[in-house]
This record gives sequence, structure tokens and C-alpha cells, in this order.
Amino acid sequence: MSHMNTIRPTTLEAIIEAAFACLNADPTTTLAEIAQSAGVGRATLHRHFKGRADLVQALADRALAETAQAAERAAAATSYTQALRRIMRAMIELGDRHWFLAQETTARSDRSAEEHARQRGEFLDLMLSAAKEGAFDQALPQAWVEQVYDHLIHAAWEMVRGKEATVNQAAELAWTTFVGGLRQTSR
Amino acid sequence: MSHMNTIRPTTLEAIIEAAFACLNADPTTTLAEIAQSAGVGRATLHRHFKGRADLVQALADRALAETAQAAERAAAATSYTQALRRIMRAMIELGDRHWFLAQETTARSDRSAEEHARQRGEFLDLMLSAAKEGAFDQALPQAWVEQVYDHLIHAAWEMVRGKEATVNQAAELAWTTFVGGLRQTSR
DNA sequence: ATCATATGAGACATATATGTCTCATATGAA
DNA sequence: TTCATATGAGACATATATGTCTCATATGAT
Repeated sequence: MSHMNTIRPTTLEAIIEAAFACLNADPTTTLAEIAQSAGVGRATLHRHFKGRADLVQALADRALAETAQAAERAAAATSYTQALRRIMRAMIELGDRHWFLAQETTARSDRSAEEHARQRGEFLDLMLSAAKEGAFDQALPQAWVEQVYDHLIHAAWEMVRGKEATVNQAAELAWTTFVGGLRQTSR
Repeated sequence: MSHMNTIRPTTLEAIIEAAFACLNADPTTTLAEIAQSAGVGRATLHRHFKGRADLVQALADRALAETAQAAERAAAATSYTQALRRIMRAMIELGDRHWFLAQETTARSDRSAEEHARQRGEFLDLMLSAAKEGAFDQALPQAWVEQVYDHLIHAAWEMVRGKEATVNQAAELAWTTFVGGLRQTSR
């Protein structure tokens, strides 16, 4: 604290945002390319992250923390179904984080994997509760409901990325498709 | 023709299948790892493919050809809607090819990209025709319908991969979810 | 059996990404 | 201004993936 010449917050942020964007677009992206995309020297990237593995771990940690926080906030709702809907919207907004976590399965720390599993577990409980509320057909395989939920988030995020919809529109489309597609009467 | 000691078809096939599996699981997979996974020497892989780029191009070409052929076969149906359904099922069966084409956007030959675009165009026409038949709500953004269609294919494929459903079951789930989610009354 | 070709193993060279260091400069606090 | 720290540029070393070659062996056709 006090007088220290702190790291410019923009530098670290720029690296992290560029890394999310680059690695989501192409997981083989070079550290040099990420640095360049962040408008930062290659050495600077190495000062902040020991190496590729370290960077990826940091991204995973951040994505996990951000999605967890957003989900927690969104979970405050009048019903489990509404919570599910609000979380879906929140995940679409954090689409790059969500997608990164879904893709980057390689070599994550135990703690990180545990946290991910814990979050996932909480979410599944919520889904179960929403199912009991009648949000979707309880006879459907749980795995299918999860798959559809996650993939619709990604689909919606890509709509937003491609400027084909606003976040609100995409979230609305995704939710409507989710409940309509998994409705009990639709079987 | 004639007396030549032909390449063992199994060698090439093994390499290609291993490459699809490995690269889908982790795009950064090494050529050495692919060769090993195929149960083949590293040198042998290089005899068949000049390098990584060449291999990826070959995979893309094959995936394109296989999906095109399967789609053409499936398109023979009693209605555009049925064709759409049969194509969806076919794509789930070719899930690894379909996914590979969706992911591997980097550096494909012009011819390959053109062919992909052409296929895509034909498919969009079909979707439009199915929409006119009432397969789904015509008021929905075309891009959203495409996104949902493609993502449900991937979701279904992952169900099959994870042994959580047979191809038939997964295809049924995907189609039901598709038409239910995009139904006109569901808006 | 004989021969042509495919293959595997490994040596070797090269290319590319990664990691480390130095030094000049920029920046913000005191 | 003065000072401590962050940064950029680039040199340099290392690690890893890739590409090429040789040779012994396996395989299938004749």
C-alpha cells in the first residue's frame, strides 16, 4: 500500500481480456500474439504470468470467480425457475468466460477443478428444484437438460458477438427456446 | 492399379480417426501424440501428410465431403421439415466431423472454404423452405434458428459420446427440443 | 521364394514457441 | 525534481514441435 508505483490496472486487464478473446478464437494462439493483441510487450506478459500454463490457470480462476459471483447474484429470485432464467442471462453476458471454462479442460489445478465441480453441483440442485416447479419436463434425462442449457447460452453469446442480437434479445431467445424445447407437452 | 503394394487402408484411416478425436478433444495436440494415438509411427504420419497444416486440411476436406454426402442422402424426404430432421440425425452421427468443421476456422484452402459456403447456402435454403412449411416460427431471426440447430447437434453428439443416449435417442431429443423451442406458439 | 512397398524406430536438423535477462524509457508518487 | 517501479524492445538461451533421413523389418503380390 501507500506510495508504491502500482501496476497499471489497464495492463493486466488488457492482457487478460486479450487472452480470453484470442484463446477462445484459437486455442493455439501464441503468447506473443496475445501480448501484441493486448498492446503490450512480450516481456511484460511474462512478468505477470510465469508462462502459458500460469496464464491459463489465472484465466480459469478469474472466469470461475466471475461466473460464480454473477450466478450468486442472479440466483436471488422469486422462484427457482426465475433464478435459472436470470443465471442464463448472466452467463450469456459472461459468454467468453463461460465458453472458456467449457473448452479449457486441460490441466487445471485441483483447487480450481474442485471449485468448478462445487459450482456445478449447486447449479444442478437448482435445476432439480426448477424441474419440480415445472420449468421443464422432469422425465427428460438430466444430462440433456444441462446440455441444452449450456449450448443455448453459447448460441446466444454468439448471436451477441455477431451483433445479431442485443444481450436482452439473445437472453430472451435462449430462455424461450429452453422452456419451449423442454416443455412437458412437447414430447 | 495392378500389382502395387497398396497403403494399408487401416493405417490412413487410423491416423484420420485419431486426428479427429485428438484435435476435437484438444486442438493443441501434438502430431506425435496423434501418431501414437493412431498406433502408428511418427514418420508414417509424415509420409501421408506433409505437415500439420496438410493434415488439418485433409481432415476438413474429408469432413466436408462426408457431411455433404450424408446430408444429400438425408435430404431425400417427404417434406422439407422431414429433410431437416433427417439431416440433423445424420449430423449427430457425424458429430466429430460436424464439430471439427465448426471449430477449425483457421487457414482453410479457398476451395474448401467455398465448398463449405456452398453447402451452407443449400442448407439455408432448406431451412427457409421448412420454415414456410411451419417447421418453426418464421418470425425468429434466421441466425438464431441456425445457432440452435447447430448447437443441438453438438449437444446430442455429446450425449452419445458420454454414453448417456443412443444415436436414436439423442436425435429424438434434439429434434423435439428444436421444434418445441422454436414453435410459433411458444413465443 | 522373390521383390516392391509400407512401416517403425530412431538419429538428426530445423523451426518455432517459450523463458530469461539487460537496458533505456515512461510513469506516477513523494 | 527525484526516486522507485513498470514497461518496451530486443538479445539470448532453452524447450518443444516439426520435418527429413536412414535402415532394418514386415507385408502382400507375383
